[in-house]
Amino acid sequence: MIFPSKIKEKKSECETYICPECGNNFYFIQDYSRGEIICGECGIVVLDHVIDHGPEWRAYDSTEKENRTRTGGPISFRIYDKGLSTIIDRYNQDFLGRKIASNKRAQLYRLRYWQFNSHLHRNIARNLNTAMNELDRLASQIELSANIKEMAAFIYRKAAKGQYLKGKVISETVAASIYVACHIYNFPILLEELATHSKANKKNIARTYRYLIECLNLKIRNIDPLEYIVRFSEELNLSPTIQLKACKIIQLAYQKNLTSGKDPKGLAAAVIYIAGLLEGEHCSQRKISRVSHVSEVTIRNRYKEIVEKLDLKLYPIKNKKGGSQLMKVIKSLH
DNA sequence: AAGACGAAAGTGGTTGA
DNA sequence: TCAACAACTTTCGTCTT
Repeated sequence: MIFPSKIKEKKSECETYICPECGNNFYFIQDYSRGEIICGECGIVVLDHVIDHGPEWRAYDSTEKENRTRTGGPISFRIYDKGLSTIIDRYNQDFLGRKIASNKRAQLYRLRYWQFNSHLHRNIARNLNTAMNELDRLASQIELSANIKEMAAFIYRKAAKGQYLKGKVISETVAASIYVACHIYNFPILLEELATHSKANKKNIARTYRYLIECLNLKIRNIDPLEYIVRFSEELNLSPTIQLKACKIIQLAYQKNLTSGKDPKGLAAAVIYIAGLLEGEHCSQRKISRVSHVSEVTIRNRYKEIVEKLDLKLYPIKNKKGGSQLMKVIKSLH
């Protein structure tokens, strides 16, 4: 890290600087995707963690630039009014920072009171405000990305606008919106995980999820088992070799059409188990069951189906004590 | 005790008449 | 609306080391 003070020696108005590393005048290159300013001569990173003060939109001609020019922060579906409304603050100061006269303060107080009432006390705004707070809380606890949060907020708003949420519990609908958004972005979320952090239970979240899909006429695909394989393998501290093998097995299962109608979590759990046997890094059904929230019986059923349909040969493993309890799957997978 | 396996009973969703 | 069905879960017992 090179301190900004070192490049303060601005030589002219044509935005050239003295590079602290090579000593030459340089034309700086701004890389806002990485938040870095780079010396055009020697390529060294002169500044990092640079804040992009520009707009988040792009304009390709002067008309677009004019139309899109605005002030304030970007709009967001996660804020109940999308961040567009103005508020009267509590500081009793004018725009120059001078104190408001006491005779005007009472009037300002009444204005503030009515503005608050007119904004938040409308049913829809109050509902959205509560819902967006709940969404933010839930998404932060599960550590979801900003675009999943934004999509969940968008889905909630769409349902609210269509009058589909009358009589619905906010916490259930918010959790269901997040579940829908995760499906759209193919993020391997578990219903149990949502239910743990939400006030709503698993059954109600699942029911509301189906309700939202029906009301909004959404075409939702199942989450790819590959995503679950990565997630479960990481939680079980399995080697990348197991992950790779599990991915190969699931691809073969796809080709044989063994995956349709099956829970992707169950499929992922089963192929991880098979991959463990293949690679000699055995992971018990119980451990996989705990991580995947799929019962051991389901893992066994999927595992047997896959082994049978992919024509994988089963041979008993002789352990140290001469036992033959575990079965090894033998087949070259390509 | 741990791990694997299987049977039986029950649950909740989907589909078609 | 309801029965049939597939997928899945829970529970329990058995086997093996």
